[in-house]
Amino acid sequence: MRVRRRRYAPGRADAEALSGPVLRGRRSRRGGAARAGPGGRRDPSARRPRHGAARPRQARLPRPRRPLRPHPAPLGMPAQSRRGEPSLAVARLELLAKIRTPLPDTFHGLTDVEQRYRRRYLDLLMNEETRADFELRTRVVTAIRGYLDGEGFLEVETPILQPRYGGGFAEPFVTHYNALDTDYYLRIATELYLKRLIVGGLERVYELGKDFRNEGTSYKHQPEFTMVEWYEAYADYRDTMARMEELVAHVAREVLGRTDVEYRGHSVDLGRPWRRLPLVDALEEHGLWTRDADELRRRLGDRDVDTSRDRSWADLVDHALTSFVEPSLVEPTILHDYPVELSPFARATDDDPQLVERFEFYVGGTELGNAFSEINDPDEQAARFEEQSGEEGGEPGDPDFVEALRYGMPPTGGLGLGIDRLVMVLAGRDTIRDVVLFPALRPR
RNA sequence: GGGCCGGUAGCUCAGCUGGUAGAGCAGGGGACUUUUAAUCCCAAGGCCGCUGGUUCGAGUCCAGCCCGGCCCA
Repeated sequence: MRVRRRRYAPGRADAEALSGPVLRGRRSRRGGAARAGPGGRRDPSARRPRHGAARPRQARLPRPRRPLRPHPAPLGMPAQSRRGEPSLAVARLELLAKIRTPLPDTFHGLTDVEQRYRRRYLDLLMNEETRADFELRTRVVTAIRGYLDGEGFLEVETPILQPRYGGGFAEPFVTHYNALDTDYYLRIATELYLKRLIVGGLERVYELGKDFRNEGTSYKHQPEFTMVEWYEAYADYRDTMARMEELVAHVAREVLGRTDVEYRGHSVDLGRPWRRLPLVDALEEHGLWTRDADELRRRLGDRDVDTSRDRSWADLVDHALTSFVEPSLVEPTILHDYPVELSPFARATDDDPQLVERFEFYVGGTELGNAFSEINDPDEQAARFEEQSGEEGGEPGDPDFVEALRYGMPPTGGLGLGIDRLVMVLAGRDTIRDVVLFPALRPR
């Protein structure tokens, strides 16, 4: 747990003139009061007057045009305290908002995790690290857009409310469209709509937004989370690997100025190239590669894994992956060439119809995303839906999407990247709740 | 779903083997004019997560439930 200390060092003059919670709570923000005063000790530049403070002229501090912002609006002359601190001789003070509940302890801050999540506004107000994390998050999103826009991708918006959900293995949230008296689903992925756009000739598209999956939370799961998916015509999964590496390195440099980060106790370098590891080899390293479901179940059982809920060989492989392979993928790693049974949309490899051109990428034991050379053969796609729609939580299939493919989709490389998890890595936070402003909690 | 830990003032926390709730900070009033969380005085502030039980008496013991964290599944 992070215990934060914030020390307030209000300059005398303005502390007296503006004493009270409004100023204290806000003084280290970008507001003029913080600049005119000595500000927080963490900002050495704040000890110097920013500009023109020596010249006696009427200074206007955060004077709002409308008296709505929660700042006091002091009006006065630049001044110096006896000790030489730049300050403000306040002539007039206007109260713009009431504080009816005292702010948290300025020394200990707000440390109770539940309170930090439920009342994020107080967390942001009291804990500079929190504010820094969310500023970083925003810069990550901006950098991702910057990279993709610069590469000629078109940002689009596709339906969140869908009559038929698809694009992955997940349980959807169900809602109801009253006008149509029909159940709708909150999307679990943007995949199928974005590929329709590839059919439509938008040859580089991406969407950055929320997906919804009806599952529990964990340090890396939230029921609503932010994902960027992009699709690129005339690319395959090798091209997509390279682009992913480029994007992640670009974002890291853009927001941190470097590619080496500390994450979950590991030092990792997000610079390219990432390690590439065939999935079969990864499983073999752990003695867990076999096509025989019973045999795999036995081997997992030997390692004290409860496989009672795994119904198929694919489930067992997935279980083996998450239990043994994933945690070992500390260095940035691209795990590639997946069994066809796990992959409803990925094109088969040229030399093995049982394996598909798909990769997932990992940092510090956490999966950041998933990508493949997309199936563009409508018959193959239909067959894949047919094979995989039976299972619970399986891909339900989408005839309209198959129909779209019948008009011809160029060979396409597609990728989905979990923004929340990337931010976790870049911010060095161990839990997704620390990078989501209002994480899902049970109602109080 | 299971195990462990926690929920007491706005915040951070005390409260031992049951005896009727405390501190620091914040906030209010006053004094002081002393920068580096920390001057002094005064007053105020509590469904001790909820419900039930044991007991003369429960913040404390017991049961169930709610909320959160960590670990496991």
